[in-house]
Amino acid sequence: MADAPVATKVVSADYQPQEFEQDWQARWRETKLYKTVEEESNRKTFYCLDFFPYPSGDGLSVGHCHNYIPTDVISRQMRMRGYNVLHPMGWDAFGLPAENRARDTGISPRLTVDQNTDNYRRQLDLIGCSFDWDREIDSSSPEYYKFTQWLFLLIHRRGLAYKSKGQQWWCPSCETILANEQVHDGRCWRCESLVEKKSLEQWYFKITDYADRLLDDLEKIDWPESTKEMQRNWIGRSEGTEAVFLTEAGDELRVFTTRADTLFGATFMVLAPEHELVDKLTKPEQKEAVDRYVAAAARTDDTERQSAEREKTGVFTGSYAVNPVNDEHIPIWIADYVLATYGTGAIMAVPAHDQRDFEFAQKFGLDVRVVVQPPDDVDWAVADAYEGEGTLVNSGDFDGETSTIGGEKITEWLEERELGGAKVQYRMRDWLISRQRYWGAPIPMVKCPKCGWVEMPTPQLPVLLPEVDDFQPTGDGRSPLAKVGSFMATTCPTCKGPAERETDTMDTFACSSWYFLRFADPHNDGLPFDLGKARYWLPVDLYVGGSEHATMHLIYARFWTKVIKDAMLIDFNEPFTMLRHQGMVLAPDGSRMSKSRGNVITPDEMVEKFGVDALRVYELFMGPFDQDISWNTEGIPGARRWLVRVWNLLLDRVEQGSEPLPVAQAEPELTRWINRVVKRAGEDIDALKFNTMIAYFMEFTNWLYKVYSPELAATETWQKAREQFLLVLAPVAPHLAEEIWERWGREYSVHQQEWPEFDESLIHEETFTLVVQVNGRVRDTIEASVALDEDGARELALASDRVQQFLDGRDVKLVKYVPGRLINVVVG
RNA sequence: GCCGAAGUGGCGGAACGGAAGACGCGCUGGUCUCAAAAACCAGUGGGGUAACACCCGUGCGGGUUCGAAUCCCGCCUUCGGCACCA
Repeated sequence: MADAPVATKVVSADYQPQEFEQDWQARWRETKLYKTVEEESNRKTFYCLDFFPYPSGDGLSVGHCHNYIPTDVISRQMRMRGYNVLHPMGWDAFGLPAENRARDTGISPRLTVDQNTDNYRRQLDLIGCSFDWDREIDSSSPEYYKFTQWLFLLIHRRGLAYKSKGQQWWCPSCETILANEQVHDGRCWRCESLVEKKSLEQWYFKITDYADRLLDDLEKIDWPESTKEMQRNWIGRSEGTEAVFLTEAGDELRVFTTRADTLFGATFMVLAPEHELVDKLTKPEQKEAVDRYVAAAARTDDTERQSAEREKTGVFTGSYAVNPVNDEHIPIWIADYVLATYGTGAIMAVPAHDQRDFEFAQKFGLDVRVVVQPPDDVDWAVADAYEGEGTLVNSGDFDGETSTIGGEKITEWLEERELGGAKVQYRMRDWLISRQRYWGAPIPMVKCPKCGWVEMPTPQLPVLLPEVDDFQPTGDGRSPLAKVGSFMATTCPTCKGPAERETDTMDTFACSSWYFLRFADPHNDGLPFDLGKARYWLPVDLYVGGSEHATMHLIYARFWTKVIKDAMLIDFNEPFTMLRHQGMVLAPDGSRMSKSRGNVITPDEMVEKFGVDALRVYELFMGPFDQDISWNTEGIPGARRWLVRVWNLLLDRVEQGSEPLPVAQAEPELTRWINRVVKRAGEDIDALKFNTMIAYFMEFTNWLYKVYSPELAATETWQKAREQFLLVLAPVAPHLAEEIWERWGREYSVHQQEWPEFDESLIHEETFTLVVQVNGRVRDTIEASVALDEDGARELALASDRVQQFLDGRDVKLVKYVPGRLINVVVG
């Protein structure tokens, strides 16, 4: 530019957020600005919930804020839009870290947890979250776990809780049993220790009874497809056939297969080493080898045992079974590639059509018989199993059928002879909920020598967690509660004789399986929640948290909801109508933030340097809400800079823009701008596209800085526009908005104002930039009326010198006109 | 191996099938200043030009279309989940 640039003049820039942010927070607290209004039937409700946090001693990082700030923005905006909003917070306060600390230091987890929750609450307030603290809940308080126990009994009474002995995952570091969902790659989900197997009597919830509903109802909820898919895979519904083989001794051996069409190809059977018939089927001459193998399998680390890469191992029992379809006598083997916990713990092995069976047959020299002929176009030599479909051969009367039809017919054949039939199998196992730990909700059951397991009557709840000084587990696989005589000794509720309490506590995922219901009625003494209040607020409209809970909390909570629905305490099947996952915030180098790495960035330090609103804006602006992203502290000054610009603009500290427009021109453009901004803000918040919303706000700000003039500032259009702009900014930068609102002399509080409306008719412009393409390449742009029709556009385009240059005298073959956008002239 | 998500400037990222790179960071130049910072103004994908023009560009290879970052097919890479589940 030849002329000296005209700088936008700013009178003074004294945006000092640290001077007023804390004061506003105090005032919001004092005036109970975010108090949830009790039920008002005439208002639409909106329940916006964050995942129930475990109050860790490390406090919140800027990563956690990436969850809480967006939900806060939505809650604030929904309040302004007139919704009755429930936006509560509480603590998933039972759990291992506090207890491990107690074990190591002797400090009661109660103290640790209270300190941690105080810190969490302080930090959540610090970043300007608008929680109604009057509804705060703490899952480790007797007032809460009383009802976790109440609901345990409800589940028990409905026949969905049972105690059973079996091989279970044991975390040696946490000294407790874990559920399947809580073991990842053979390691404890919390402490990453390698887990071991331990045989203990454990409490289970029959979540498998709900497998089909958990699967089918996924269709009804607005959740990320990836999460739904993970749950589908986790549930692992598999439709197949059960077939009964009889051993030569007459014992039934049931197997499950998804390939009934290959039944004639079964050349041996395999039992899991833990199968109950192993001993019975083992012939004396095989006993030594079998015993050795079974013992070795029990010792083998399960991660290794379940690795598909590992070479197959196994041993022959000496017994034979009879294939029901062809009366063939086939050997029964034992091998650890068959899992005791899936299906029946036994399989028919079809080496020609199952790679695992094939490998096993190769190693032990067992027969391989082809019963499915691949289609002609498949090039298959018998060096591998053929697992595809085809035409049945060597299958008696079923020869010539396709795999699909043949499989169905074989299943029918079995059914008619009562030798099996269609069967559905699930990968999901029942939920193991007992934990051999102190810091959890005691399982409200009593073991009576006469009556067996007896429920505690609900009037006697809660079963209080006793205070102890010794947090060391017993060492024999029981919780520290087993050492507390006063807790253990009780009377049987049924026969009044002496009895013992259950010493296990519940998995903390039990606590978090119903907390969203408690928020509807957090102080109810007599019931977990009032039915009417639950109906008023639930289900949760928007639920936000990390995707790491896809197959843990998010499946357990759905299960409890369905059980509670079946007990007719609520009238909905799904707790969370809409679920979204915020992206994970990584350290600047792309690694996870963790205290051990020493790379945790806290909101405290960011707020001190840049102010709360700058932190909020940056968190929203840094990238798409649901995408993982590395933290970059360099970016915050940009957010702060923008807030300074907004501050100066809205407080009339700008004198003159760099290219001021005459009022006559600026006013209508300003009207269009502000209406577009309001519209965009609403749309982007609804779509959780906070980053583009902020970007648009910035564009608007930049435009204003350019065209600003004292004359424009004197117009009513400006007065109205700046007010609307402040209102849409309020959820994003609540402190700045409140401060400016007050400096404008308006009545407290900006957060109780209505969300502005936009007028679609004021958004449209009279002209647009017509993009002129020749053969799909942009060659010119022409300002044109929005009313321009195709003929007019064609005329305009052909009149362009630039276009003529590229036409180069060639014939126009085709003209494509997109009204209001572009015209493409195609020449040959 | 299976399932899911994603590959766009130096960086974070925008883009109803219609001007690729909005917005921000960083960088460069300028205004102001004794100076610096801050603030403000301008520029900033690559090649090319004095400046235009023009050419090339959204992981790779094809295809559909007047027109593809966007849709289809086949690959590659990264991340997340599951994995001997019969």
